[in-house]
Amino acid sequence: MENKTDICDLCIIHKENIKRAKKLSLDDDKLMLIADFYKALSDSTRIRIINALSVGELCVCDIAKLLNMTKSAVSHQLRYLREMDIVKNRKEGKEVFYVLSDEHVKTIFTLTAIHLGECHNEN
Amino acid sequence: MENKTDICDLCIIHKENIKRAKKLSLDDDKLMLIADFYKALSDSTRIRIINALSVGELCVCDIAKLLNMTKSAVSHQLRYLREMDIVKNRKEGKEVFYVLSDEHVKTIFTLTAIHLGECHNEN
DNA sequence: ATAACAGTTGAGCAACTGTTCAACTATAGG
DNA sequence: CCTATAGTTGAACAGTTGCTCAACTGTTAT
Repeated sequence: MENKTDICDLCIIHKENIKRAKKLSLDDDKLMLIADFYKALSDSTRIRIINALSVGELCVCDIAKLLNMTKSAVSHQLRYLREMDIVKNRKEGKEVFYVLSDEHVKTIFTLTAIHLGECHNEN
Repeated sequence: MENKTDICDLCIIHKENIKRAKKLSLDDDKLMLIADFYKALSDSTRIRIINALSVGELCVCDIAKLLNMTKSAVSHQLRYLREMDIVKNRKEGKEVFYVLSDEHVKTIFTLTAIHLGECHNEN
């Protein structure tokens, strides 16, 4: 009997290619983590926030002003980024200052910018 | 006169911080390119495809089998990745083989995996 | 010509996402 | 106490997204 959970069992498959791909693939859990990380960087508002914070600490109002957006919209995205451990915050009186959580976000962001810059011949 | 298009002009702003952020920021066009690139990698299906192709060339059916998805669903995502210049294809008879367009996708992907791996103490 | 298969495509739909809006908390100053 | 400001939050709505389904193209073999 065929495996009912399998899809596309009608076509000719290059079994060695599949075996090789399976062997060298990362497991799905790890891939999900990676996809979720990229998702956090995949929105134009969030990437602008990250870009701004890569320069240094900013409060919510500063970011809102910088992006020309409402504090509410910015706050929602900051929450998302906070829950993804991409940014962290510090309270000072009425104000809340945000920074990038660590260097590795900045590294990946910068590397991508360089790579895409080279790719599109922009600098 | 104040700029009517500005939002959030009521709050106290750290003008030096904003000036510094503006000065060192990438321009919005470039940030959009970066966000769009990340968006292409932000879906679990697409990142699994990229991961599989990072090992080597595969045809649509191989990928569908590997991900246990329909050829149609895979083909839709391959089209997206093709339009983003992340993958390219080669026709051979009835089959269409896909590979990553260039090394820089693989580099960024691998670097992210390593960084996230370190970050979560997994290996 | 016909059939079979690999792959693509567009419409449709359910699920998700980002912003707005209004209400809320919390801190500072009078 | 009251008021003003910085920021957060949840509901709601519009726009987007990913998969399914059915129909389609193009190639190979009979």
